[in-house]
Amino acid sequence: MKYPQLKLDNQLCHRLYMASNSVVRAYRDALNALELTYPQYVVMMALWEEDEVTIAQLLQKTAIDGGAMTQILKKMTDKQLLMVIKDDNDKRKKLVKLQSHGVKMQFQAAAIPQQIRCQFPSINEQEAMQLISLLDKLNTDLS
Amino acid sequence: MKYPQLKLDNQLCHRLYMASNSVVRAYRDALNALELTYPQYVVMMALWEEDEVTIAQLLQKTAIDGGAMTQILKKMTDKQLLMVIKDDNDKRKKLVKLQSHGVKMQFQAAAIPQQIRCQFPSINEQEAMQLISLLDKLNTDLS
DNA sequence: TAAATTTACTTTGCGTGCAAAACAATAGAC
DNA sequence: GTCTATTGTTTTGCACGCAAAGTAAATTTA
Repeated sequence: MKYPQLKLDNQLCHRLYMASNSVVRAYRDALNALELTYPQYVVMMALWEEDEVTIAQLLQKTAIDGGAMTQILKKMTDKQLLMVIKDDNDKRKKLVKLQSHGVKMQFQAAAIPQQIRCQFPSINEQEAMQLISLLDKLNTDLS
Repeated sequence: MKYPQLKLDNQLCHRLYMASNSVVRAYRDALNALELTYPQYVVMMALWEEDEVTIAQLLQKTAIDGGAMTQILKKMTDKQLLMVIKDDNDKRKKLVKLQSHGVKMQFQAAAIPQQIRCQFPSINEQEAMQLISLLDKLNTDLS
């Protein structure tokens, strides 16, 4: 190997790639019980925090792709989790609003974070915070 | 907000989701120049380290999905980067072998890691190593 | 050695990430 | 007030990630 910088073992990005995929997989069972995919769960979390927001605000908060968001909201509408309604003040905009089914789901979802947390016991609370802080730096640089 | 554990700001997973997507985006220009996608680049790195490996070994090393790998190798074969050949000792297996074009690409790729590294200046070398170490713990727990 | 199991890989169908193009509605420039 | 630029969203086409089913070849079992 002529170039050690090309070794997979030396790639931060490959760790991120694996970690991101692994963590989403770790959510699978918990989210299957709610019939949600991971991005759909992210949308739910965003709306539980702040409801009746525009799609643009939702995109900003979730960092989900715009093109994907249209499809995601369509599926979540079909499942009666939310509604997408026009904004009368600005007809370009649309507002996303939770339906009662979506609001109620919050109670079941409240148990999920702890369930996931148990799956990486090697990382203690301090390390988890360190990890978050480092990832925030990375995200800030790359945004 | 009744459940602080459901706030997006408190989710390690959402940071990972954003970071992984952002980092792959950060590679875009560099990889476009080589006409590679990110997973294809990962396959190249794996093969530059060890050539003529089975698909199973490649899957293990790269952590790419098996179903996706078939398609990825097909596209890389079309681009003359590699060949997929049958293993005569065990006809279930296939060996992946770099073509000369794929071998040569290593020289151009050698500049990429530094190019990417420049895009997150807020993280110093020590922090980058910390990040890698924490992600390794996470990946070990979740594998 | 025939049957059952396992291994290695491929295929399929769906959900999403992403770039680029399309579109409608508003805001700005003049 | 029209023309242009910008904003907010959707659409399209392609590349994965993933689960589950399918296929072929080797291995195990009896």
